[in-house]
Amino acid sequence: MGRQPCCDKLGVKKGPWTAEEDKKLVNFILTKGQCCWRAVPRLAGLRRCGKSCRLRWTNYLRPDLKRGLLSETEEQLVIELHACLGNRWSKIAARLPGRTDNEIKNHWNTHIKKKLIKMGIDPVTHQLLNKEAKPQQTSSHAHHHSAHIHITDDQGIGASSSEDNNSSTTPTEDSNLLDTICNDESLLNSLWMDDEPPLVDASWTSIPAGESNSNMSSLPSWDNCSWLLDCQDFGVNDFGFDYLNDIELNTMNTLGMGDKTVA
DNA sequence: AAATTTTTCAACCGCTGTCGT
DNA sequence: AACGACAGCGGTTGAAAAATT
Repeated sequence: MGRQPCCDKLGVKKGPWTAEEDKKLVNFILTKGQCCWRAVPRLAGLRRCGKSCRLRWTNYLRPDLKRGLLSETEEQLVIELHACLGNRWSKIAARLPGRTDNEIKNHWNTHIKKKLIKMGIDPVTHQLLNKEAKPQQTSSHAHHHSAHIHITDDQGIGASSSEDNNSSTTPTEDSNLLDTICNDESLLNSLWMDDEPPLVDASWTSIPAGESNSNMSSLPSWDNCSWLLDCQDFGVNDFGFDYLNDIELNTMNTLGMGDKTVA
């Protein structure tokens, strides 16, 4: 007997999502909320596997996603968190509201890794490469010895030892946050827990609170988004834009509908 | 301008953890 | 305890875009 495949391979579409499929998925989730992902494609009328739907939603269609490259602050936060947590992208993403694990993973592999190598730092261990001969901890727990890395807008990159991290050139709240994360033992411990709250409120919480759906505790209530359902055409002009906040507009833009808002 | 190489990132695959029976 | 079902995670792939020759 054996486990059923997550989807019957026959007739299941793969590859890039079309705008039409996106609309169907968004429509469905806005209507029904997130239920069993396995059932979503059938109920939403999609020829996709549930896994694919979940991925598309969490990585691209979710209304609270930020777009564009990570900011300098976000990059530094990722580096610090990676030094603490290793390749636990979902844990890292949980600390960066509006960013997905996939996005951070991609950014790490395409940008940050190269920067670190360029400045002579091993992106796996966060140690200076010429010190690698020394026996060391595994990457995920190397934070006590990791270099503090500062990447600036002009690609000027510098590394400093843990001892001089107070000499950060940008003494912002964010840099304080970074220090806090890597110096606070209890906070670090909490990072290893499964259900830690985000350090910064996720954008979900900025949505006017409704009664939370029982099985969607991490999501906003869609009750307040029922206005979307009346707009089968999904044109932003069809809505009463005044109450479209950034998050909703973000989703509209994602679906290629936001440009209708420009007069 | 065309061909080739490199980079980016959305999406897939396979594995693991958790929960219910 | 064993098993199946499912969600989620992290590594990898490959098509498209951008850069270079």
